[in-house]
Amino acid sequence: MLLSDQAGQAAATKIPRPATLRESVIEAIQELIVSSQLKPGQHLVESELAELLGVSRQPVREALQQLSGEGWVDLHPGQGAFVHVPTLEEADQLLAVRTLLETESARLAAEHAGEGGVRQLRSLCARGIAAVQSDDVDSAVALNSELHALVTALSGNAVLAELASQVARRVRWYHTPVARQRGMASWDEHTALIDAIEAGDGQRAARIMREHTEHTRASYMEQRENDPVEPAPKPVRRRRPRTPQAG
Amino acid sequence: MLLSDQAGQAAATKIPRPATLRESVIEAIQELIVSSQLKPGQHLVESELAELLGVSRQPVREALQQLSGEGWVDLHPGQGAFVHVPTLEEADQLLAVRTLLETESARLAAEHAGEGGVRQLRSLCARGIAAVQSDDVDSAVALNSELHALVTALSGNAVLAELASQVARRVRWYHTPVARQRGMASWDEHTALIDAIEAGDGQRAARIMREHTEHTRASYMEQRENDPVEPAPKPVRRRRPRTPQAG
DNA sequence: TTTTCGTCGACTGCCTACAGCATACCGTCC
DNA sequence: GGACGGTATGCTGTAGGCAGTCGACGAAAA
Repeated sequence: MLLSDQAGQAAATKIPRPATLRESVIEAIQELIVSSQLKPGQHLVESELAELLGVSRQPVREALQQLSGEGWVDLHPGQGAFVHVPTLEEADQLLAVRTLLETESARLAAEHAGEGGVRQLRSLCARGIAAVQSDDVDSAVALNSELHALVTALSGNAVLAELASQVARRVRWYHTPVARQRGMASWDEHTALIDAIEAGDGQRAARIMREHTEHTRASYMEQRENDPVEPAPKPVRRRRPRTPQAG
Repeated sequence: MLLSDQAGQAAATKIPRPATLRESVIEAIQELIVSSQLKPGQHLVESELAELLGVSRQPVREALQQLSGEGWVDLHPGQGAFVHVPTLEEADQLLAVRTLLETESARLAAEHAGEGGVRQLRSLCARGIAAVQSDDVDSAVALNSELHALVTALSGNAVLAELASQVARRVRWYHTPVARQRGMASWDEHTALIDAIEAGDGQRAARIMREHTEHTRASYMEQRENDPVEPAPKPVRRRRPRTPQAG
């Protein structure tokens, strides 16, 4: 047997490459943002991030640019990078787009997902329900993302899946702090969705997904109304207080 | 009158900043790709591009990474950047996504576009028809893009518009070489679309836009079947022929 | 002849250094 | 007292340079 055949079969054993620094930095900054260690509107100084992460400015620059492309930070030429400030309006629009993309994904998934796909969905769903029942919120949130990602993947449209994935990441940022509410209801809807997909009923799958994401959206908007955030009214460049020249 | 007020009113007069080199390089490379001076699958060597454009490697690197995020080039870590090879299947999926996004945009535009919006649409449409009648294909293609962009903008959903714009750019790349066919029929459909938007009939606008983009898609697929492209079967790293050490 | 290993060349990834610019501070003039 | 211009400071944007790594080629072994 040729090694390449083996590799083809067990392709899952990809070596976790030490990845480029740039990618590591991207993930690190995303983590800093979602965990609110970097606050919306905050000026991101390249040299500070570089020192904080123990790398040079170059990987940081490249990471910031990629993050800008994905909507995490805003790049003002000559001024620098600022953590994006998620408007209520923008969040609403983003959730609307997510609804659109995922609804279509569900419709297509119902038409294209085979037995294997459905089995994977069931598995994820079971684990999600277990996580909720044991109050493991973090796992539940992660599994929720995985399940939605799998649905888009099963749509058979890679471009659609990629776009949906991008949108989902941003949604997750806005959504995470207030997502811990819906709990079990969400997973009941997931189960119904999988039933529809298994039955090959695209219309029903689409309808369920639409209602599902709209529920999420409504829950988010409701949460936000009680807890508005405006931490940086002036996204102005920060200036370090005059160093008092100790000496 | 305060100067800031003036600036607020005539915000269009933003100084065309000499933009960062990175942005200039991005546009230059995009231009090189759509004009087929850089062929699909071709290995993009940073130093060569840098010399060609008269800049250093850094802006080129950053540009390539941004272009990778938008699907123009593929980045293989440790190997470099390659011009993306548009599969027939992928083009189909991309066009499907475009249909989805623009259909929704049309629906929303019908609900949100005011008189001013409709007037702008009419103006663009008139200019487009004029361009077709005078066989000015380049203008017609450009105006077509502008009109679609305006529809998405009038949807009132900025996120949706941004996404649609990204997708449209890629579509334009795949599509441009074969786009010069549809001509007048396309602009008749545009007119009907604007009528629906003006009437505030979201359902009708969506239906027209769906059929419109599906026509485009069909026309594209038809063209492609007659003219398949596979310029780089092995997207392998290019190797410069051994320099014969003259001397 | 086919396979395997060693070597070479070239390119990427990263770091460091420099120039330009935007902003904030502060003394001066009206 | 308020506005204006000069000056200082920190940051970004860009360039150049070095080490690591990947692929290709060629020689040696089976």
